[in-house]
Amino acid sequence: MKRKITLKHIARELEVSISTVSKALKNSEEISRDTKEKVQAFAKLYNYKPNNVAISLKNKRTKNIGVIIPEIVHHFFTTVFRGIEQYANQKGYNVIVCVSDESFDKEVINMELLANGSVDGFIMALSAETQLKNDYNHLKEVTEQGIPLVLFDRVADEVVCDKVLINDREIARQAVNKLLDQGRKRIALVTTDNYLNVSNKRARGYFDALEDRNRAIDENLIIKLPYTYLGMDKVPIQAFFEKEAVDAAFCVNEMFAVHCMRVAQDMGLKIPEDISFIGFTDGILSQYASPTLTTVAQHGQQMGEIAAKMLIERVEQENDDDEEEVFQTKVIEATLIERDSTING
Amino acid sequence: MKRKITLKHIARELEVSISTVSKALKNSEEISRDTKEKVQAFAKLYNYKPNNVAISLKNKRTKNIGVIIPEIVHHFFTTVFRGIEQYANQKGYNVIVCVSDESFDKEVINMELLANGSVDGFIMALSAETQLKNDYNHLKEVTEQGIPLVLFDRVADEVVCDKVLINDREIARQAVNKLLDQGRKRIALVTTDNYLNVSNKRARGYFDALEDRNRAIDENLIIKLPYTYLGMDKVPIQAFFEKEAVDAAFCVNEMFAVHCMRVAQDMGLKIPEDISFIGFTDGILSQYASPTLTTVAQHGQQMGEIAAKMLIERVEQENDDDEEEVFQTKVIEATLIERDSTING
DNA sequence: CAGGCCTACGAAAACGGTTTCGTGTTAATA
DNA sequence: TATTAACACGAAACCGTTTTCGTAGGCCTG
Repeated sequence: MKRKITLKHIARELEVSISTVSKALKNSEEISRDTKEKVQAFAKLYNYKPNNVAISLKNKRTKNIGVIIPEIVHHFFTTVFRGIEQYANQKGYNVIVCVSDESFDKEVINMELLANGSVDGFIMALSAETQLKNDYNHLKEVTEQGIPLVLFDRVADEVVCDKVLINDREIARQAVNKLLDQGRKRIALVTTDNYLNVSNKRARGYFDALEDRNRAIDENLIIKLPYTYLGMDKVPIQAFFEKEAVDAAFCVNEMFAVHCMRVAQDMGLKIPEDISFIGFTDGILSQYASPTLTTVAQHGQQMGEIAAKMLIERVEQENDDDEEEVFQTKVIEATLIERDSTING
Repeated sequence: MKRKITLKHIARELEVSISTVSKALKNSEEISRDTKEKVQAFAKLYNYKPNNVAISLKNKRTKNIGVIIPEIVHHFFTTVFRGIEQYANQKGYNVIVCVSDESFDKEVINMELLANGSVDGFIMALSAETQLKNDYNHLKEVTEQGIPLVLFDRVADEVVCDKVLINDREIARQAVNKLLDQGRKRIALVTTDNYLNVSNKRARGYFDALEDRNRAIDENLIIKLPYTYLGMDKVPIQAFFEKEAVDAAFCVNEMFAVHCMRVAQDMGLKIPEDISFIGFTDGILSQYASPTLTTVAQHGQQMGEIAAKMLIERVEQENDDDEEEVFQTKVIEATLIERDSTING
């Protein structure tokens, strides 16, 4: 087992000082050609690589960024992560991921742990619990220490920092307008039980679209499902579809949409003729469902790239003096991908 | 902006030495009750937290583990990651994730970067390219330096380290046997284009099952699809089903299975009556497909937990002396989850 | 009253680097 | 020949901890 070699080893072996070795490896002008060659050859031979931790301590820069997300077994978050990781890596940064599991406490603990020097900045989407509690002190503490923070998708107005979003409300409005264009009369809103930030925005887009046409909002057309993947009971959905004579459904995620499509099909309804569906999140489910699902693509990867870019720029702009920082919110345009669950054209 | 406070600050402020502060915060017997109280109060007031990087340097332990996986937007890998992250976090470790993107070079670069002190050990699944190249020098270099490594799922016999696997071959055999039990005569094997390690094992399980019944292997019943999610051409699959009069298909992943099911349905075949399907990976696709897909659950999360446990145990057992290490390979039993794409009972 | 022993603390080394500054040697210049 | 500048290198500080060891002062004991 050949242990890692350090500057000290090289110095001792070559009978020069540590500083000389350090400079020689950096090709400093100060060092003679002879010495440089000798040192570099030796370093190469023994595969010397500087210790990242020591460099971090010296530079007060870890080249790590912390990503805290509510879930990882989740298509949208993984795509965002993909974007972050790709951009960060290309810029020489590593990514430490923590999953808050939608829990406020875990979010706080992870954040505090990483904030003690482990990362140069944070990218995160708030946990459901945090949004419910409306408690953002852990975020404030971090930003007050001068650690950059970028929030994406699940953001909070109360937190002052850079943000990356999609135009949830507007794209929802467009989606519902599309259904209205096709002559749909009774469009259901299939949403989550307790309003998450984003579901809320999507619901407002749904309302906007109805208002655009001066259509009254019918509370009976709104159904709330528990925010869990499996075990959704089909009975209430079927009852809902029958009772309300629903002819289209706008769903706040793809799982709800696919699930509802199945219920409709079991009822003997034809998709998209009798009933159309639009979902949110362009994951594999949407692509492989039958019929394939018309859905809103959130461009998660792009979102991740932008978040990483914003963060790294903040990290690298030496913000020594306490000039007032100006934070920005970047809005990414979502796109409606039309497939077979709606009438095309 | 209140910067992080250090021992030095506390020492200066309280007019004691740094060592005293350090000891006082650790409640050392050496320090008088008075001083301890004073220091601890001050530290609490200013929210002192030791700097992780300095501690890492001192301890030669980062409490970070590196995870290198081929893909992240992928159900199985995220579930494994979930298990790793959960176990590691509970043990006070953070997880740095790098995505190799199935590329040998990226795998090597990331690994070398992290090996220079950033992590205490690695958990990884080999990239496709690495398996094809059969080049594992980057892994050997790391293990030779005494950095623990655990491989999962996509492993290589050439690498000497701890491993976590599922019984791919055996479960595939069981799955195909189940189809045979149900009287299926022409069972297709739907696999990947260039044999990945795991696909290979699954294929061998398929062969095993046929051999169990002394059934000849019909090469015509094997179809290879490109390892990509989308844009799979339906025509060759349809032609294949028709020509070979396939009455069941064993697919090496769930995407292939769902895609093939759709083709079969479009051909007017009834599932599972006319044709049955079994897939691999129990993701949302399997759960939401129609009909729901009978599939092999790989228990990714459990795999991740075990991998993390193995790694952390290695990391924490001071392996000072160079006693011969004994590595173990842990095999997790996969389970066949029966749903509607096969005949039940 | 000298010697020994606690008590309570500080100095310093160590982890592995980077960087500033000082200095001995040589060669060029006045 | 004395001064000076360039060259090549080393000492030491620093990043923020932990930990070993040394010691000043007080008290007890013989």
